[in-house]
Amino acid sequence: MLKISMEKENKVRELVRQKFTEYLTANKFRKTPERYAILDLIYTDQRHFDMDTLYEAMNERNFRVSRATLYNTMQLLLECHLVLKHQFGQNLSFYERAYNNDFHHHLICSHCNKVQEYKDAELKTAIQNKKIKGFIPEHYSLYIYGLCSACARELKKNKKFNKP
Amino acid sequence: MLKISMEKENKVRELVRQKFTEYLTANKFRKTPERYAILDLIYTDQRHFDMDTLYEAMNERNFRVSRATLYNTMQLLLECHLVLKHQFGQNLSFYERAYNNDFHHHLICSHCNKVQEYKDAELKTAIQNKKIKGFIPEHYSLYIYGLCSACARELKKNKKFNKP
DNA sequence: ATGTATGCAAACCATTTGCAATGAC
DNA sequence: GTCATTGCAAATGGTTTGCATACAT
Repeated sequence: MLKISMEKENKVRELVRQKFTEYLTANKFRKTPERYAILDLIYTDQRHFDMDTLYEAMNERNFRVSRATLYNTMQLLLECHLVLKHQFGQNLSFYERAYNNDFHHHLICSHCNKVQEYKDAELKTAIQNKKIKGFIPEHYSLYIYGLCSACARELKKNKKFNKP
Repeated sequence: MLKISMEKENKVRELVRQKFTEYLTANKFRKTPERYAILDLIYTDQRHFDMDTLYEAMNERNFRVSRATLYNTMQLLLECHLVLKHQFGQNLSFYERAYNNDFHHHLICSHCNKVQEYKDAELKTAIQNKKIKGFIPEHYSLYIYGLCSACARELKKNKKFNKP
């Protein structure tokens, strides 16, 4: 079972590497080891991540890259749609794999800022099937803001205490 | 006709002022002239704006406020849902009125970064009617990324030129 | 050999913070 | 009178940039 899922992971990594190569070739960008190492790490360990965690993770893997290279490469990965970028209100950007990553929406708690994934095939289809005049859609992000159960509970409790 | 819409605008301004007052009172925050001036300007001139334009606009209106106050007030307006915040990939935050502002989604061109509003009642209902287990939704943002017509045309043209 | 990509350090810039002065309560 | 709020200026921190070096082509 574990073995099968690892084989699948390897296959995905292989595939995205191919896609990346195509993109680099098509645009006459160089195929540097740094770029592939970053892509590999993202498709091995990191489902959701920010730049800092990625930077640390690269170091731990003994493949040191500069932050400049990280940002440069991320730009390329965004352009060829192998990575998605999110900003949930704070000033920190989050990224996630875009390929073979079960597509999901995001629930953001306006109280504790926690982010959860939210899968809903119905919404997904509804949004993806929209024909929009004068616009060719590539991908989308749906962020739903509200209260997570923990915060809802907490706020309710506090209300009780505050009663006169 | 113009008169009627101006009367409507005044009414909305009146209403949001009331809502803001309720919020400030409920939380024992002070009702400073700066706070109301900022709210007023937003509900007069500014449908979509970033902090810098708002800052300039306040100055032009001869109501000078510091950037610190602007950020502080915006925080309050976000909390009481009179203003919405958006981040479309760049590091600049955009804001818009949340009250009596025909609700819309956003189309973002991944090529020129232009943002257009996109109204779709069907999607709106579909998203708003979702019951989500363990989460109480307050509001949501849907961002659709892709190519605007101008960029689609331009890219097509360039492709032709590049043919061998 | 050529010129793109890298690493480093400095620069950038939106946002946040500390603190003294102001003014809402 | 008290203490939250303001303005100012400095600090913060994620991201970008300039430049010399390394290395993909």
